[in-house]
Amino acid sequence: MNSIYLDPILGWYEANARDLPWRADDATPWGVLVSEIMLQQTPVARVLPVWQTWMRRWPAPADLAAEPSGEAVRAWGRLGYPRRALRLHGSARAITERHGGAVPSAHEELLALPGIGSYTAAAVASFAFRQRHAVLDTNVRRVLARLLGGVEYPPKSQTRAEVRLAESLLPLDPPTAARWAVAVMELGALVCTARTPRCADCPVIASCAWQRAGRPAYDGPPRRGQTYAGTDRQCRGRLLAVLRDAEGPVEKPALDVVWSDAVQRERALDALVADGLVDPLQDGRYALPV
DNA sequence: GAGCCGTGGGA
DNA sequence: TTCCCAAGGCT
Repeated sequence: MNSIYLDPILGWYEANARDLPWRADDATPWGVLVSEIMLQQTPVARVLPVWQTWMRRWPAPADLAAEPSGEAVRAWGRLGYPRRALRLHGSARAITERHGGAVPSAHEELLALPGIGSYTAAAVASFAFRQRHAVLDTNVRRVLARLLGGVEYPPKSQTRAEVRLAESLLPLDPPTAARWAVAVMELGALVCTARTPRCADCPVIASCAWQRAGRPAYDGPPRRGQTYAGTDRQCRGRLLAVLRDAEGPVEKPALDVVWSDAVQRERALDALVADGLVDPLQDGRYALPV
């Protein structure tokens, strides 16, 4: 399927793909998995140095599994959404215990790991194991919305129609399908971008429905909203940063000083404890989890 | 299914 | 400066 897009996009990828370490020939499935978790909602440039340090320290799942979860949270640094660090640590332990220390290749087994949803399972199965899966992330959804749908942006939540469309475009040969998946994603990341698409550099501009329609602006409901300043999220970030930057356990006052609203602060701290990101010690101090 | 969960850089 | 958003997942 997919005769008119396949060759141009594969050719474009061949010439323009970024040289990312998790795409190197010597990259392991574990390295791919770690990159996919880190890249969730996080730009490549910020992931790169953390991934390098992480892989040097924990080259295999068993290496991370042997550490306290708090070490994963600390090494996560300021990547954001630190529960991902906890889940990655959980995945390392599950892989070590249930899969003999080897990242599973089956989509269903990947899906069963914490922090791995439909996208990440498909991405790891495709990128690390060269399987044939529809890898539908925000980049791919945007490319397909424009190329075939003729609209600027895809719907807010993923639809079955999008999945079916992505599946219908997959080359039959698994390795080629895997190549196609990463190529479309890269096209979305570098050319068919959200804000200011570089259509002049697009290998399939002649076949683009959005281009043909005159690049109409998105006309649906507002896609965003969500202020950040003053939210529990910001508060949680401040509190966790104190623990991350400390050598060991910290006294309560050290946390109190980073957020003035006591009610919100306590609520956020309780939530961090409930999430397993913070460990309240017997003596009243707080620490990253063991 | 809507809301929540961090962070920082570019337009 | 403000706003948008970057390879999502979970409840």
